[in-house]
Amino acid sequence: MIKEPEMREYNAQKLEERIEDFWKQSDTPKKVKTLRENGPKYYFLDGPPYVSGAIHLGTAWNKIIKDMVIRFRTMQGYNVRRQPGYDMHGLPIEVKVEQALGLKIKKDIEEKIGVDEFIKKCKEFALKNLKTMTEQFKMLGVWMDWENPYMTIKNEYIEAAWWTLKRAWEKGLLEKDLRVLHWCPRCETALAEHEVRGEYKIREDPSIYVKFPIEGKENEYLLIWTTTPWTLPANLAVAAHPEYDYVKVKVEWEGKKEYWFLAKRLMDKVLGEIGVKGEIVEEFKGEQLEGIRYVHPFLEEYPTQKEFRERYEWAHRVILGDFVTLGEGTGLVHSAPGHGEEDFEVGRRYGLPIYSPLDDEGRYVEGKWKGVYVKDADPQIIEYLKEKGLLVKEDTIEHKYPHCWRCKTPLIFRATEQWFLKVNKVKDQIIKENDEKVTWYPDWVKVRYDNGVMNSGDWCISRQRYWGIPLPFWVCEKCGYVHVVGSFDELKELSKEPINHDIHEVDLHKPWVDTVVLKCPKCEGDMKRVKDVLDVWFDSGIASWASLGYPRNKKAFEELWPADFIVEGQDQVTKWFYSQQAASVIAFDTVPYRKVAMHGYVLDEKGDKMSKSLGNIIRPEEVVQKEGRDAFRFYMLWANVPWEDLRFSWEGLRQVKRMLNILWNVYILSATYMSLDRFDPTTINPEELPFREEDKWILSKVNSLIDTVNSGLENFYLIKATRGIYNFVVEDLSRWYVRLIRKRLWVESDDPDKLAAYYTLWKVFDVLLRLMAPFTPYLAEEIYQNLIRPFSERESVHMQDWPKKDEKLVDVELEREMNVIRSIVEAGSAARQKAKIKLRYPVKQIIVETDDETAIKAVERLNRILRDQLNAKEVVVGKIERDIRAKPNFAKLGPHFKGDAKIVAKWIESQEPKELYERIMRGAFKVEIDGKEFEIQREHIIFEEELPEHLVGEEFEHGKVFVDKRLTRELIAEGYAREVVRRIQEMRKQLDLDVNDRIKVYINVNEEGKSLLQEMLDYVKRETRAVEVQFTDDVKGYTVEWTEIKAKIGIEKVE
RNA sequence: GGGCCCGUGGCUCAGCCUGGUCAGAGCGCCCGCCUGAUAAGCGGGAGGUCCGGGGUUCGAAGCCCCGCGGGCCCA
Repeated sequence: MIKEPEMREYNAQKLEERIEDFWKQSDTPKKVKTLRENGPKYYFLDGPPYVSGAIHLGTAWNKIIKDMVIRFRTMQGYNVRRQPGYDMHGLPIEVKVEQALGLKIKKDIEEKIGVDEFIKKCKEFALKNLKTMTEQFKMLGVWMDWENPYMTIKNEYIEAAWWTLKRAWEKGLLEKDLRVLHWCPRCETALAEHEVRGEYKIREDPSIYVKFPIEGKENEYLLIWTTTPWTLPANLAVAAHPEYDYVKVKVEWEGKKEYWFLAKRLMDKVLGEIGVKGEIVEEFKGEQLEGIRYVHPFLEEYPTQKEFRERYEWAHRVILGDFVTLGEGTGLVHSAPGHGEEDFEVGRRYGLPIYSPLDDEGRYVEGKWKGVYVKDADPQIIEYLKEKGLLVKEDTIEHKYPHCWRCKTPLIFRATEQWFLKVNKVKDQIIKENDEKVTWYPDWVKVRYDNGVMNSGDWCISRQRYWGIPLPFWVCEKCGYVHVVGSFDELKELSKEPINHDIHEVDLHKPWVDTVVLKCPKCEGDMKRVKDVLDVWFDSGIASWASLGYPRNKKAFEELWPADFIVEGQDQVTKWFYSQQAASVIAFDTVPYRKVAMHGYVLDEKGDKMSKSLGNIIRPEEVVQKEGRDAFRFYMLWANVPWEDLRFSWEGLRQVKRMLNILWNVYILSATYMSLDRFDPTTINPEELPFREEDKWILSKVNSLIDTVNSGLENFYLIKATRGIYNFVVEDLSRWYVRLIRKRLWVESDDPDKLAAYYTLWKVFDVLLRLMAPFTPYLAEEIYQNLIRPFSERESVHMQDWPKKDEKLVDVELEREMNVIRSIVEAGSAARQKAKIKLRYPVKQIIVETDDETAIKAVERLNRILRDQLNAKEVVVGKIERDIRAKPNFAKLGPHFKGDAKIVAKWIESQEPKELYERIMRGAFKVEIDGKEFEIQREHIIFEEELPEHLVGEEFEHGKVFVDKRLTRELIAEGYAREVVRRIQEMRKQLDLDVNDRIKVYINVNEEGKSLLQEMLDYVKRETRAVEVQFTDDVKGYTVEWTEIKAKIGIEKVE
C-alpha cells in the first residue's frame, strides 16, 4: 500500500543518504546487473581519468554523463559493461613523487633513492589517488564496477601493450629513428606532439639580428634573425624561399659601407628596427641565392663545424625551403638541423649532418660553451657576437614558447634517437575506417578530428623515464639484433635464466624487467632491454582491448569489442579519441569504437576557467552538500548543449532544485490522498474509469515525453531530454494537471471520478520516474518505492524497463486544444486582473472571439475546464460588436505634415471611424483637403476600440478573450463566501487541525455580509467542515479579526 | 596563419539543421493573484540594433559571403 510520506519537505541530503543505505542493504546495483545478464551486450568504455588527485567539476560532469548513459541503456535491457578505468603511469606522477621526495634532478632518482623505491612510491601515489577518486565518483551516484576497475599498471595491461607493440613491429610500423623532438631538459626525456599541445606559454626571449659574412666578399653579409641564440653553434645553413624577392642593400654600419642580403618585403621593417637607412643595389629571386657560402660565426670555436665545412658540400650555404615565411625575421632563416623540425627536414634534403651538441640536461658537450646550460648560454653568445662585430641588433620578444606539460620548464628542440610508431603509414586507413564505422556526436567534431589526424605525424613512444610500461624491446649486445617481446610467456621462453613465476608473482615494471636477459636467437649473445618506458598516452590508447584482458583472455574481447560508446571532453579529440584509433588500426586494422561523443569544459559563472590562482574552484563535494546529488546531476545535463563549455551557476542549480521540489510536492499531494484512500491501481480496471479530458491529455503528454527523451538521449542532445522533463514537470504536471484535478481529490468516498485522477497520476509517475531514473536516481527511487513498488515486482526503479510509448494514449489534437485552452485561461486571467475582479469572485460570462478552428473546438470540448479555471458561469465563442474611435496621431502627423498637421488632424476627426479604418487598412491613400493633397498613412491615425462598458478584453494567440465584469448579487455572495472560507481554512491551518476535524464557526460581520453569507451557508459549512456557523457579536474560540473582509471570525474544534 | 565551434533582453541559455506563428524560457526587477502541495505555488508587466556589414529571397536570428569578438584544437 502507498504510505503517507513522513518526509513532507524535499530534503535532498536526507533522502539521498537514505536511498544510498537502501541500495547498499538490498545490494541493488548487483541485482540490476544480474537482471540484465542475458540481455544484448553493450560495451561502454570509460576513458580513464588520470590519477592526479581529487576530481573536479569537469571530471564529475564526465562521469555523470557516463552514468546516465549506462543507466539508460541498462533500462533498455542491455547488458552494459560498466568497468571504470584509471590512467596511472607517467610523468605527472613522477614529478609529484620527485617533489615529495625532495629530488632535484633526474639523476637523484637513480643515485639517491633508487629506481626500485621510486617506482614503489609512484605506485603508492597512484593507488592512493585512485581510492580518493573512486570515493568521489561513488558520491555522485555513479554506478560502475568500482570493485573491478581496469588499471594501466597491472601486468595484464602491460602485457596488452607489449602485444600491441609486437604487432606494430611485425607490420613494420615500429622503428628507431633519429629525429628532432621536443625535449625537456629537467625531466630529461623526449616529449611527443600531443604532450606539447596546449603547453605554449608566453615568455620573453632574446630577439637578435646577426650578420653572417659571405665567403670571399668584402663587407657582404647575410642578415638572419633568431630568438634562440643558443642554436647558433649548431647552425649549418641559411634558408631562403625560392620564389620570394631578395635584395642586396647598401647600408652605413658603424662608419663603414656594408652590403646586407635580406627579403625585399621585410627590408623597411628590419632596417627600421635596426635603425639604419638602406639603398637597394641589387634584386634577386630566392633561388638565385642558393649555394652562397658564408663563414659560420663560430667556426673557430667549434672544431666540429670546421670539420663539417670540409666534409659536407652544402654546409654553411644558402639553401632553399618553402617553409620560409615573411611574417617575421629577415626572410633568411638560420637553420640548425639538430634543433628544428623544418631545419631537420630541409637539412636532410641537402644531405647536411644532424648536429646537436647537447647532453640530456641541455648542456653543451663541446665547444666554447661546453658545460653551459643552453638558456644560460644565450646572453653569453649575444655578448660574444657583439665582440666579434656580428651582432646587428639586440632586443627581446614576447612570444609563445612550448613548456613541459608537467614541470613547466621551457622545452628545447633536440635531435635524439627515439622509437616511433609510423602513424603516417596508416593515417589514410584511420580516416577511412573512422569515416565508415564511427558516429560522432555532434557530427561536426568528425571534421575537427579528421583535420587533426591529417596534421599528425609519427608517434614518438619512447620516454627516458621510469614510471611507465617498459618498452618490450631487447637488443643484442653482440650483434645488435632487436627482438620485441609480445607477452610474459614469451619473455619466460627467451630468458637466459629461467623465470619460475607466473605473471602475478612478478612486477613487469622497472627495475625487475631490466634484470631479464634474453638469449639472442641470431648469435646467442646477451640481449638487454632498452631502458625507455612507453609514452603514457599509449596506455589509454589500448584501453578498449587491454581493459578486457586481451590478449591473455580472448573471450570478453570476442564478445564485446569494439566499444559501443565512449564520451570525453573536447581536449580528447586529438588525444584519446585519436590515440585509440591509431593504436587500434595498427593492431587490428580497424577502429575500436562505434559511437563517440564530446563534451565541453566546466567554467565558472563568468566564463573563466576554474583555477587555483583565480580562487574560483568549486568542488563537487560542495555542490552535493549544498543542493544534493540529483539536482547536481540533472543540472549538469540540463544547463546547455553538452558539447559547449558549461558555465557553472549556482542560480541554475537552484532552478533545477526548484523543479525537483515541485515534483516532490506533486508526489506528496498524490501520496497523501492515495494513502488516505488506500488506492491500489492493481484492483482497478482502467477501461471502466471515467477519464476526463485532462486525464487523457496528461497521459498523452507523458507518452509524447517518452519520444522527446528518447530522441534527446539517442542523439546526445541531452538538453532535449532534460528540458523536456523539466517542462513536463513544471508546466504540464504541476501548473496545469494538478491545478485541474485538485477539487476531484477532495471528494470523499470511492468516487470513480477521483479514482480516474488517482489512476492517471499514478500512471504518469510510473512513466515519469522511469524517464528520470538515469538523471535523478535518488529521487526517482524514493518516489518509486512508495508509489510504484507496492504494485510492482521490480524492487528498484533502476530495475524497471525503459518506458515504451503507448500510441493509443497519444492524442495530438487534444494536446493542441489544451494548449489553446491554457492560453485562453491566461488571457482571461489577465482580463480579470484588468477588471480588478479577483478569481474568488465568479463572473457571469466570458466570450472568446476567434476564427481558429482548433480554438473553437477546444472551447466547446474543454468548456468545463475554462469555466472552472476562470471561475465563470459561462464561456462561449462569440463576436463582440464594438465601436471604433479614430484619433489623429500627433506624434506622427507633426513631423510629416509640419504646418498642415492641424488640418489633417481635423479631417481625421471628421471622418466616420469605421469607414476610415477599413480604408486605411487597405493601404495609404491620398486625400484633398482645402485644395491641398495629403497622403494619409496607417501610423497617422490611432484607432481605439470602444467596447461595451461591461466588457474587458485581452488578446490571446488566436483572438481575444472578453470578461463580462457585471457582478450580480448572487455572484458577489459566492465570492464573499469564498473569501470567508479561505480565511477559515487559514485559521484551521494555524490551529494545525487535521483535514477531517470538525469545527464550530462564529462570525461577527455587518448586516450586508451576514445576508450575503446566509445565502451560501451550506457551501461555507461544506468547505470548512463546519458543523455550525453562528452569527454573533460574541465570537469564541480561536479568533482572528480579518480587516480586508470586515469580519471577526472564531473557530472551535468539535470533539 | 589554418580547422572546428560560439556570439540572441541585466544574467544564464533555447530557437538556426527543415527561412514565413508580433523572437522564447528561467533568473533578476516591478505589479498583482492564490492558499490544506504551502518557509511553497501562480499570473501580468517592463526589458531585445537576434555581434557588425553585405548578399540570396516576396520574406533572414536562421541560408551564403566578408569582418569583429570569444573558445577549443593545430601551426
